[in-house]
Amino acid sequence: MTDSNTTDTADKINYKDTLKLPQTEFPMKGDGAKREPLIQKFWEENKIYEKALQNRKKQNAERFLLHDGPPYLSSGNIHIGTALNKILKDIVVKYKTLQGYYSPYMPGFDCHGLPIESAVLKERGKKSEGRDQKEQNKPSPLEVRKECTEFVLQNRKLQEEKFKRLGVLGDWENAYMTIYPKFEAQQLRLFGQMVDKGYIYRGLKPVYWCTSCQTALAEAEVEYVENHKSPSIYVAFNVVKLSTKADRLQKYNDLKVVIWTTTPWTIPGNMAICLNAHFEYVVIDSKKYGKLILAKELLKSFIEKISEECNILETIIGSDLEGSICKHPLYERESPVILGEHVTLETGTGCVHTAPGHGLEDFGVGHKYGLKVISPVDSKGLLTVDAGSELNGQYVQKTANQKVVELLSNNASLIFQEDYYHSYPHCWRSKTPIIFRATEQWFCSVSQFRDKALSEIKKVQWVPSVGENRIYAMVESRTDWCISRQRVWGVPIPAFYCNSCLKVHLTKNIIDHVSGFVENRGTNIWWEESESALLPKDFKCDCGSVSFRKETDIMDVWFDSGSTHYSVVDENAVLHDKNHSGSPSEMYLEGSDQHRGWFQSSLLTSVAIHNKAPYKTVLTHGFVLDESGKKMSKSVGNVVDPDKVINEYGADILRLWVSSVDYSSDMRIGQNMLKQLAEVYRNIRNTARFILGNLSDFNDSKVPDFNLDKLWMVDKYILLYVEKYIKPEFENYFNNYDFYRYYQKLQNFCAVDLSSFYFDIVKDRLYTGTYEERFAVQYVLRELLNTLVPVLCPVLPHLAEDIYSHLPKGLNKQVESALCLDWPKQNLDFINKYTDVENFIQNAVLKVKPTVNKALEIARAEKKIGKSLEAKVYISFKKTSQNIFETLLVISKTNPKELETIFIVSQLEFSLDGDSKTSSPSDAYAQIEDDICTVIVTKASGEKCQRCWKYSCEIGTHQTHKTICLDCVKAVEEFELQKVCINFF
RNA sequence: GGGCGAUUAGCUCAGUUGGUUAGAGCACACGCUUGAUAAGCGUGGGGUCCCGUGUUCAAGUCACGGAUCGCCCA
Repeated sequence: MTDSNTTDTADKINYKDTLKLPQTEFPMKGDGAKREPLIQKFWEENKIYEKALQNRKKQNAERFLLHDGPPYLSSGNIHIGTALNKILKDIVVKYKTLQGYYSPYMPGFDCHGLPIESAVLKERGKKSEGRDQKEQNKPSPLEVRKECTEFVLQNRKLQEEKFKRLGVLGDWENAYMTIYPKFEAQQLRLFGQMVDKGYIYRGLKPVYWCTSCQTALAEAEVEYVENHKSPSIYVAFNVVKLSTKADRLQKYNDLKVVIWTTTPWTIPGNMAICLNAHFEYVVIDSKKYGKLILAKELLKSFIEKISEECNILETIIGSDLEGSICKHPLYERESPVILGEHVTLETGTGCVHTAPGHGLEDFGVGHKYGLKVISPVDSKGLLTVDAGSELNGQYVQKTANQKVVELLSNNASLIFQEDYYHSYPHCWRSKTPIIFRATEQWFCSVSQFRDKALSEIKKVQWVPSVGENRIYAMVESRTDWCISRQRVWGVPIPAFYCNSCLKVHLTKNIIDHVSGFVENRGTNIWWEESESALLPKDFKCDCGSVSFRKETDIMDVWFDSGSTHYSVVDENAVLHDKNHSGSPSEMYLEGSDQHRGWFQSSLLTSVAIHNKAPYKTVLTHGFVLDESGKKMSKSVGNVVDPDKVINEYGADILRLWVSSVDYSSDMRIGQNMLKQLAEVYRNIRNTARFILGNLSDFNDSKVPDFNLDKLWMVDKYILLYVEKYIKPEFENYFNNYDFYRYYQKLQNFCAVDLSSFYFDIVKDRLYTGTYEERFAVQYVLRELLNTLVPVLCPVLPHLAEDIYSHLPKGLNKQVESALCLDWPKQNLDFINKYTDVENFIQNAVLKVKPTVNKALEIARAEKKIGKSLEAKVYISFKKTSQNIFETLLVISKTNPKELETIFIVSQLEFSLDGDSKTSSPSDAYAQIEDDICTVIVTKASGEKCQRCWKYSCEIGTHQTHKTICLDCVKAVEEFELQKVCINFF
């Protein structure tokens, strides 16, 4: 109680004013939606990406090139998977740049292809409603291409803005687009080299064919729809001649082989019946249908269908039937019995209807037996006159099936018919069922360099490693690459057909000649100019003709992106360093679907012309699912829109999510997760805020004079921990691309090691301590900041920049932006010098602190204390923990104040069991015992210091400062002196 | 239909060559603090390790079968 009449100066002091409380403008909330765009503007206006890159160039740094796989421009929006991909790339590029690599990032955009052409045509259809039908249906290729170009440029703009908003930095001004004339010219030149090596050929082959789009489809353009209904038929083929080995079946007249198919319209294309050499086949006696041959295993299900008991007359191995001849049920044509491994016993009869023009396996086995490929179907899916007059003009998906069934039924070849539900390939664009149709196509003969491609796959580092098996198996088993498309939105295949002798001209010379034009005017010239203008001067066919027709097919869009290693990486000097003039890139990073897409098309074209893989490391990530692990789809309504996430939480939260999940398998995202990530972000942010606030009066210039021995034990410990564990662990996690481990560690470091342990302990010293005591902590905080800011950059660049832009005045800003910093180096000297500190804290302090906390909590629950400073703690160690006791003894001898601050109590006493204080004092608030010690909590002795709130028996002993402890007196006097100095100067 | 992968607390992740009572952070509950305050600290509850069978003295971990989800291929 203060007497109001006293004039004691100390009474007038509001001791709170003598505290050094945190001061910072750094806001507690990130407010990403509003503030991130400002930070991004700073990066853009000050060319931070360019500067960081140029710094490394000047340092003659080694290159780390992450080559961007171009996202597809079918829309201006990006989905969460694209955002994930771009963020992962950005994390890698930023990390490598901090690490000291020259790591340029040139974004790209994939511009051609059917989905874009379809989108444009659809849009056009809407616009021209009510107008002349003819005009609507027949836009010229150049018109379509013009609209596609506009569509693509518009989408590029939109996507670019979204990518930038994610915080992705790169050379956006020089981003590549696959429609750039220079790109197209290089793509053609690459193609020319493949032509020159004889890898490109024209051939008749069954390809996926969409009768709705009237085009061949790539495998990637096909999707399988479950429960598609097909007409399933069992058809008998009369045996007209038995093979020698099957001679013993001669005794049966009226022998028939039963085939099964779900595509009756392919019967006209039947050229053989395929059996499995190893299966057992039976001859059965059917009253209705005669002597039938089919696989023994499938007999049961077959006789159930025909509802007739049949006797097995004979059993024969498949291989013995090879070479027997059947008669086609519709035509006067032979259908030989052949053998193939693809024949299974899953369903059907074990006797496979083989139409080489309508199936890949059929084509393969047919090739082996020299079967003719026939395919009497036109581009609209109508059977041609080659299928016979009765079938001519019938649509394969509908009437052709019915008509074939009718014809088979009429001549008694049809045994059974039913509806069959199975998964069936559909066009990913038109969603209609597709067919296999043999057409003239351009192919890349993968088989000629497959072995090299496979050996290159083994040299590449695949992250995660399972990626290697996936792509290896795919390349090993893939058929030749069909690279032609019957479309207009793409790069033309620059071939010419002689109008006179029909010879095809496709040579490197011609291609290089055309490329020259393309380089200046783009591929539109293919449609703009005449044949004679495009061909080299005086070009003549061998037959003497000078009249040619241009190829109308364009290239598969996978060829566009597949050529970027040549048309982008090899071409742009900004992507090179002193040792690398282009491909291979250090890294490709895409979703796992690209094993069959870009990774493969890039590999194939690169191996074809360079004989090596275009990448050294390939990192793949899984797909993003909703919170419950289900696929996102618009119809289900579980789509997470990256725009919305950014507007609600900011890009850094989305980036933090990317870092938090294990991308090697599928990842989940949802509101609940984002909310929690925002909490984690807040904790990291406040950790930084605490540091910044407590460095408000710190000056880097004082650091060189600072003696490290002035650090307290906890100070040394936390620095040692950072040097010994945090720095190398963070580095390891990034080097191994284990971002979620980094995330876990970062979170733990901020929440546990710093916030709850170190900061909690040093708070009082920072606020109330003397200049020297405070400086020791500030020195540590400064070091923590030096570590924290750069390690935040890859994942949380906005936060890192925000922190960096709020550095207190006394802290040196060595570079313009956080993103120009170097990755923190490990201080080995410090580790060596203070290595024993770890033992003091980890093996002693941290072993008893939880027990002390528990004891304090008991006292608190019983309302005996509030703040832990109201308590005094006794620790009595058991004999078995003598080492801990002795360790604490050393700490307290080195610095008598340290232990009580570590436990954040006013007084601390400890002893070895039996020495003293082993029994609980009568005034104990709480007592707790574990394997190591007994902890007793009592009321702290003395009175509460009005300044530092610690309890002390010294209160009132000082002449002037009667309400504070002597430590505080020292600090206050120092404070007063400092004030005088400031006023004086 | 075939192949590959995943499955540990409400969420994200740890869990060593099989070895005590399965861990961390966040979230949640309760309490403290009001000198990091739209912050901070403490304590606590929470698990059929997807299910089943087997091997073993001993299984989250190994083997086999199955379920769910995802991807690739047909």
